[in-house]
Amino acid sequence: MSTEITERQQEIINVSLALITESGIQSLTIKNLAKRIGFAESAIYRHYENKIQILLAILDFFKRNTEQLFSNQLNSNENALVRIEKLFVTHFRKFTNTPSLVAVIFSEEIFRNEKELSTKVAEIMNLNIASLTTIIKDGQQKGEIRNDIEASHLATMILGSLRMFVKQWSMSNYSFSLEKKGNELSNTIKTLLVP
Amino acid sequence: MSTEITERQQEIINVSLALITESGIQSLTIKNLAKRIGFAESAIYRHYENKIQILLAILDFFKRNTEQLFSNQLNSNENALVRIEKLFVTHFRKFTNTPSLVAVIFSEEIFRNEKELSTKVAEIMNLNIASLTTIIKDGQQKGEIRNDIEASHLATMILGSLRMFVKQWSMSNYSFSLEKKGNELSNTIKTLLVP
DNA sequence: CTAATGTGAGTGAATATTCACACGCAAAGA
DNA sequence: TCTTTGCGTGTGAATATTCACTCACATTAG
Repeated sequence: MSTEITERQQEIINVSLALITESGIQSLTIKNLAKRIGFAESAIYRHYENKIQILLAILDFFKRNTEQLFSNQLNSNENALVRIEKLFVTHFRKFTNTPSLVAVIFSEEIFRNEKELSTKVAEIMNLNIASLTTIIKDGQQKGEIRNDIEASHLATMILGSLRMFVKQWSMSNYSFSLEKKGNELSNTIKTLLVP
Repeated sequence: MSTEITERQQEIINVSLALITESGIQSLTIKNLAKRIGFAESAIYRHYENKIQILLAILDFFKRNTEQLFSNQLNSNENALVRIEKLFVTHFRKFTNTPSLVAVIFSEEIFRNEKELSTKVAEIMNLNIASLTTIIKDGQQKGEIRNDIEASHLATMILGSLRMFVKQWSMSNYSFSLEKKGNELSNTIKTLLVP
């Protein structure tokens, strides 16, 4: 009931993501959106009630994308270290192929004003941390991950490392291969986690 | 020549920080600023050429604050693990006492449009990572930090962890003691780094 | 007197949103 | 089959609001 989305709505989201990718979330205005689609500005409101609904749809897109990466590993029964490695690899691949997601991550401050938006951001992040914590705890029980450290701390560290690395990538104007150098970081983290 | 700042300019920065703390960087407008000071809007321009200069001054404030925390540890000759621990502790104390710094951290996307601003943000972050990397390398040479991991990766991880933790704090509406719970995280990281 | 500081009114550009209206298509009624 | 009705979609103009910024003038401090 929530995923029913018309073609036009999808187009609006796609163009929104393109705008965000090109010049940041600040450039996502109704005017730019309409111009890019080849629309009158007013036509947008035939498809979304207001701009907040568009932003919520964007966050939904983000949520669906990252959530899937986590739940894929959550429902696997490989070695926890491998699952965490795959978490990194799939994230880096996703960010490489869909750079708009990177802009969305770091736009959270803009969502702070609207309660509905900031709630959604918090929700996504808490969910991801919870998934990661579950994976880690599981690995600790099976002796695949060192046991002398609280799982929630590890989750904070791992997610924080991932984000910081992506931040460095975006700050360098995407001047290196996220997937390749990310692999090295992923190995480093594996080394730290091993018992 | 850059640090000469008048009383009024300092007041403008202080009020800016207060506004940012209360309702995010979005609420930092000339109108709000003037109202809070008890000013006409036009009076602002007697003290700052334009809004970008105000934002630059805010970033400068941020830079001075964090830079000092890093360089304090850079110039110490304690055990590297202790230096890193102190880095955490001093950061958490600073953020607790000056919450506006937290809002500034996560406002980077807003600075993306203006080149001068985004450059400054990148500059600050690169400097901090460089300082941290130096501390880690030093510790590795002295055998205080495990040697099987690249120092720059560790720096990314440590800074990423710190930021993610502060993010969780701010997302929880500052509902826990950053200093107290941060101590635990800091210990976790020490455990990971020890050879 | 002079320079610094403050004022109030005003500007243009940008913002999201609303409104009356128009067009074309598809179903329903005669 | 022709006509009517309604719906989905798009338009262009207008809305109110907010934004950073300017300018001629007034006040004040040294």
